Amino acid sequence: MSIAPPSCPLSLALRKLESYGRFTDDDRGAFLSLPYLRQPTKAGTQIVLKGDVVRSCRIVIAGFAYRFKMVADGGRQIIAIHMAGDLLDLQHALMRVATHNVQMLTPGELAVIRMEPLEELARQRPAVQRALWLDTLIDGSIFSEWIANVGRRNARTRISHLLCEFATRMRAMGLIAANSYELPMTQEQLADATGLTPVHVNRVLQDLRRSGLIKSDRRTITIDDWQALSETGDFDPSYLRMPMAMAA
Amino acid sequence: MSIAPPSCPLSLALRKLESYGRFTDDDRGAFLSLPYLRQPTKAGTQIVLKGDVVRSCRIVIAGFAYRFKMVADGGRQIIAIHMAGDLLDLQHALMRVATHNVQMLTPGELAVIRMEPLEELARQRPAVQRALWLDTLIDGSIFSEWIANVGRRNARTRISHLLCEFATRMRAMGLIAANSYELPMTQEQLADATGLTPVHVNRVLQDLRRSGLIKSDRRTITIDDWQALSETGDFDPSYLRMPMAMAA
DNA sequence: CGAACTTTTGACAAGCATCAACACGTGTGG
DNA sequence: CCACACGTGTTGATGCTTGTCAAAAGTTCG
Repeated sequence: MSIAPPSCPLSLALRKLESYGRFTDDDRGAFLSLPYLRQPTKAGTQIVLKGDVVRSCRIVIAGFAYRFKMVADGGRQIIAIHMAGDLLDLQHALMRVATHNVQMLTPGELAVIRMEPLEELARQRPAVQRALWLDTLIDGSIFSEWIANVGRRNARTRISHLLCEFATRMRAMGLIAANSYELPMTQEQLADATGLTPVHVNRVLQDLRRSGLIKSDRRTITIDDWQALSETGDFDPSYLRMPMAMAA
Repeated sequence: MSIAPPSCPLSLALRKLESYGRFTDDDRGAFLSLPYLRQPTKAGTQIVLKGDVVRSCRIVIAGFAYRFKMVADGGRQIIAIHMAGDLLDLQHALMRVATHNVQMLTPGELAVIRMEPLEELARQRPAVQRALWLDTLIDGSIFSEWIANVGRRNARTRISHLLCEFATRMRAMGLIAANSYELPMTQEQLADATGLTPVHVNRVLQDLRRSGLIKSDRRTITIDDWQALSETGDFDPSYLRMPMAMAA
């Protein structure tokens, strides 16, 4: 289906982009020929700080990254979590100045791509241009679901929703097969993503385990009852806009 | 500065778009020549329902619109508010199927633009293409700020933040001159935007009045102490990405 | 002028936060 | 190799912010 050798670091991102619309072999080849730098990262590495001037965009090759905002009283709100194949900060690169922070959640590796070649590619290849645009739109769609999640759902629902979203995205990217995955977040980070406190997250997780919805052994989350968890989490994946080809 | 006669319904939107990057006179002319239908609307008119197939995009000519999501227990979360000059659902039109609802907040008027001519225009005019993209990115940037707002700020801060954002956007669009405006929302709608209950919104508003930060007479909000309100609201407008030209 | 909506008020309840301490595992340096 | 520090997870007691319920007062509009 794709001319990308599976070993190419950009092929996961390409697979995602071309799922948004038909790519020609030339489109694929041009994308894979983009010059990039491989940047191995440790857990906690700062990628972008609010206020930074950003002239390049990053694609996650391996590991997990997250974006967050700080509020006045020192609180931290995680606004997005990214996994292998995700474009990290096309937004920032297009708007030049960062409005929030980007950081690695786990050890991993990034591909750093300068914007000039990427924008040139977009100009010459409408399919790529459109795919990049759609990718940022889906990012926005996930944002809007998170507003509803932290704004109008209770703790149990919020956390269940996050676990379902995570599993669904991991499956769509082909990073896991079954409903079991390494959740790369501490309970404190889960709290920062759901607008709760670590203590309350802990209690809710215990409750979800007692109810038989999930098992969790260290960082491994196993969703025992997908039906029940997605109902508890009020989870309707349509906002993720996964094409049929990837939902499988 | 612009060849658009001030009376043209699309000129406000054009002014916003061209603030994101240099437009030629041809770009402006082409944009203003887009075929569109004028659609007068009453308050509460449904524009888009979740699940709708959307093939056109709307620009607010007059009045206010909002977007919202429903959650399982019947709760409603407002995720965005739009005013004259805003593009309403470019996201939906590009992705074909709506993931949330769009509705008029007040009586007003929309311009309905079919996507084919708009996409054709974008293909032929990179400056327009880029401006449209940036517009959706700023939409996403506002989303992310709202996540932090409902996720990590207390009621007083949330409401103050919303009032500041609203005033800032209204001023940027040239819809108001001073720090006084008609807030087109009931307290119930304010509650749905901030993730609170109407009763609590009422109490916080009274408190803000007693503290001398705002005055509110019916729907008119007057910000008496901008400095204090923006501090209370933890408001830093950088996420709105207003170009210098419009911040004035 | 009356109906429907919106704002306001009061009493009370609940969900989640806060604080503090302890348990557990892991890596590190003495 | 052990001791220790550190990050993370867990537990309990308590309290605050915000929600819920219900009703009255004020406002808008046909």
